[in-house]
Amino acid sequence: MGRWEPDARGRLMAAAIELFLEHGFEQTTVADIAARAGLTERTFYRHYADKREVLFAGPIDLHALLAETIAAQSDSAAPIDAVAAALDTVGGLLQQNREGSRLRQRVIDANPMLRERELIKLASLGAAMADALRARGVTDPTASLTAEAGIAAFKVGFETWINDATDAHDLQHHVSECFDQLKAVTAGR
Amino acid sequence: MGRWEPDARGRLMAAAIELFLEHGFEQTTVADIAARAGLTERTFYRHYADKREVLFAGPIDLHALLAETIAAQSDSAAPIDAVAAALDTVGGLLQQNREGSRLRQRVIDANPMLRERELIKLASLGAAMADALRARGVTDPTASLTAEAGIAAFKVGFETWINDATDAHDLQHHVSECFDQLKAVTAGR
DNA sequence: GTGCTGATGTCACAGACTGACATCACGGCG
DNA sequence: CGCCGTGATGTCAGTCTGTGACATCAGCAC
Repeated sequence: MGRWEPDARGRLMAAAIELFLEHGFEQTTVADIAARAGLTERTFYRHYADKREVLFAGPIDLHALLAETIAAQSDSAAPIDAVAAALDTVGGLLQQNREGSRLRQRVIDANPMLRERELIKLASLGAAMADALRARGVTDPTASLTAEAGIAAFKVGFETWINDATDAHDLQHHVSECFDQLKAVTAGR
Repeated sequence: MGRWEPDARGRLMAAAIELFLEHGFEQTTVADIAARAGLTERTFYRHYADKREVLFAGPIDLHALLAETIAAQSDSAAPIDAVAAALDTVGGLLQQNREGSRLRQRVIDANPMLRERELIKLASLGAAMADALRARGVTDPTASLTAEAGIAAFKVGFETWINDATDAHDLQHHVSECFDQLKAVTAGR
């Protein structure tokens, strides 16, 4: 078949997560990751822009998914509900791999540099949702605020889901509860 | 007086902003900054943990200010109003230096690495507010959501303020309007 | 004046990233 | 069948960030 072992990209990601969990993010060098994947450091950087990105480059284009889901909502849907629907769709994807999400999050939470990257990824998803809302005719600052509020609900719901030892509810349930709480809170309660 | 020129820290910050505006963040090396401040690279790192931090280490402890302002609110104040009051206080400080804020923001917006740092600083302020709310007896996830919602309103309001060419309103006004919009939006409008 | 302190300088170094060039299996094409 | 282009990878040299260890030196206390 191929001249090289297949799926170099996937091997790099798997090697990275293993090593980050074993020794921590800082203590792991890119050369270490590449070696475990049977590649060189230079090749790592051909697949991932930097050392952190290996934890954030998923196979799915979440930006497009969010934009499409918002665009697909009925014209009469309120902006906040369109955002909730889009995040529910994304939540359905993550929901399928709770343990994987927990391992990944353990690595991220242990390192401020990784937290930074996580936050800018979330902000980028929020910006994509705000764009999609503007395409529906929602004006600023409403579009930005709605998207940011949605991201806030998702962040808190995701955290609750990850830390829920009982596994009683799925991610969408937790996020949905956060939307409800957010509505209560901004109503002054 | 002193053996060295005074205020090495301030000189480093001033030199950094100048150079970032002149040549961009990436094109400026830490050695460049230190040289313009009449110091060495090693001394730069004694004052700032990394190259980005020189843009974010202000003289005021905003975490403490937010926490104290929230703690000072009447017991009967709703969480969202306590958060709004705290952010209004912080807004009053930034308000005093609109042009400085604009220059700084121009540098930050031009570089993703700086945007990452800005986001984690904001998230950290949000966490401080959430802590202050919990100290008032607000439970999670309400505390986290309220703080995050406040940060969202502040972010959007700050951006509007920076980009408002008319200078017609102050920062607090823009943030306050965003809080109102946020309340409308989460009510489904 | 002696010695301590704190800010700075000097030096060496690991590790993140980048540009330029070399290698080499595979697939197409004559 | 053999040549050749292509794309993924390897090799190498280099810049820059960030850190540890040690040296320097003005001022201050005693």
